[in-house]
Amino acid sequence: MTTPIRAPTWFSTRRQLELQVSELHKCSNLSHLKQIHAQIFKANLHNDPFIAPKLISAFSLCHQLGLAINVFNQVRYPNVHLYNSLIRAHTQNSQSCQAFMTFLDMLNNGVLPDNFTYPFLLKACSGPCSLQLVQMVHTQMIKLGFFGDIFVPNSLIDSYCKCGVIGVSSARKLFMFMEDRDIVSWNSMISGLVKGGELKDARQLFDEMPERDSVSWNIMLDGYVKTRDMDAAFKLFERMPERNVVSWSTMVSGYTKAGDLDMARLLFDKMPVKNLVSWTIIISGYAGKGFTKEAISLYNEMESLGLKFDDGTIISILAACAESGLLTLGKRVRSSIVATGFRCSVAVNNALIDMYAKCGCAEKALVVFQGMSERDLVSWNTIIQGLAMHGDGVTALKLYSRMKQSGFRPDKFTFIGILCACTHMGYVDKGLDYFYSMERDYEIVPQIEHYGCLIDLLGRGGRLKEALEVVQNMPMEPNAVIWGTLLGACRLHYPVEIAQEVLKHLVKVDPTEAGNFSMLSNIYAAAGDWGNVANVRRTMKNIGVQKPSGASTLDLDGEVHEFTVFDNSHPNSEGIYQMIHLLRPQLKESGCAPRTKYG
DNA sequence: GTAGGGTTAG
Repeated sequence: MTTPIRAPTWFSTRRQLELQVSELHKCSNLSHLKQIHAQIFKANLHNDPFIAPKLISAFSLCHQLGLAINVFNQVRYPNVHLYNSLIRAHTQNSQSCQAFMTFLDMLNNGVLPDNFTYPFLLKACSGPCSLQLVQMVHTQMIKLGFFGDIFVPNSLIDSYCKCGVIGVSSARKLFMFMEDRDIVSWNSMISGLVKGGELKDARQLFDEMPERDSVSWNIMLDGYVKTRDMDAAFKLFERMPERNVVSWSTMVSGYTKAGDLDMARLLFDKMPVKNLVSWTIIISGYAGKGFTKEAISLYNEMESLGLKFDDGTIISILAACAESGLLTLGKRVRSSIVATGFRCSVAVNNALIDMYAKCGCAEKALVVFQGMSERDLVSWNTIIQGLAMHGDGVTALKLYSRMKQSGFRPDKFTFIGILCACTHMGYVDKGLDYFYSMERDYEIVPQIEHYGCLIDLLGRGGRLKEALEVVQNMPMEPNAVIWGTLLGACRLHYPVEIAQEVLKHLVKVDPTEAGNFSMLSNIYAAAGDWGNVANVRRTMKNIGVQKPSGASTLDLDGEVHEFTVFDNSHPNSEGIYQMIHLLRPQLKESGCAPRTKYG
């Protein structure tokens, strides 16, 4: 019988710790991690080049970037693994500049990057406006003469492609000069072209490819779907040598977005294999277009199949509910969250807040918000915007103060909500103060959306001349929404000259909207200017616009009812009209008289 | 490298 060889004590401790650390970052339990960290420190292994990177990764996954940096700083001679883990930690916490600084620090200390360094680093650099960072990394790569394995230049292509038009053209140059290309290089390049809207070039490369895998086909398919060219997508889909679940889902998604739910359903039913994403697509597709019954029945079917939903499913469906006001389905989703004990992430709670707010339940939105143990900027922005929309500007503005007290810095979304709150409360001057504070205090350059809010604020407050001045002097071209906002204000205050001016612009910017023509014509008619009335009518006829009737939809216990003007198609039509007649005097009394002026 | 996903003005 042989005696088992005993590993020395330090080895078992170290091995145990290593195992514990690698296990820990899966459950993201911070207090456990801190305990392990203390043990490691006690064992004097905190600067061990193999343990320290694991600690850094674990802290990073627990969103404890500061602690990760502390671990790094305690190592006297950092190696490439250690630098890589810190770069990745910065990347995971969206600190792209810090990731790059770490990279430079690494070069300064004479540590050479390896095959893992660049992909981490480039992932950090590939956000919007990060083109310069990617270029700097590229320059360093050339300087060092190190491109590593094929996946290093491949991730460079990918990162360039995520940096807008200029990035895509840099990626192209790089792609052209690459000596070895694998299928991923081709796919990344084609995907970049698709994202940059250069579909023709993407197709050309796709046709030139020496060999294609299912990913190549799916990328191309997605390109047609994104441009809503479902005919081209379908042609390609038919030509595919083999279709996987992604190919089918892409098609289903395309048809739902194009509004062709029958076709989407047909393909969905034909799918040989369905997964969670496919179910999510079809349910959100129905929900987003207001088909409660179909959406709920599919949702029930999905649940009865025993499919466990994830964050993506919940968020997608709730967003679709918010879009079309499907409170019934929203509540249904909420009840299965409660029933299954699903742990709601911050993003799921944010989607819930938005759903409740957009479906008319501001109070419930507030309850969700107040019950959250962890909130991010989006949570604050969503609740502020939701309350503002419902006219509870006072609470919205109070929450804005609390948000700042909690250490959040407002962003462009926050100000949309704030300005909206001021508009609905009639706080014109206060709103102006907030508008000016954007750039002065927070370096946020107002975008067209903010000018839209400002114009609404001034316009509804009766200061139409100032509103018009803003439109004429703002740094961007006014679009249809801007003119439409101003028109909305005109309808409240009747300044005929301004309304004329606005509508003249509006019919140019958005000639498809027939209502604008009608309103312009009505204004001329009111002023007795029959010549211009005829002009407008003639223009309408020439362009071929017809006034479509507006429709209201109502979700009653899961059934959606649609109503149009003079509509008597509803089975209960007679009763509904009787009720309207009954309600009319009361409506008038409460100040809800119908307004027919200006259309 | 491919399909679903939280906050933008009327």
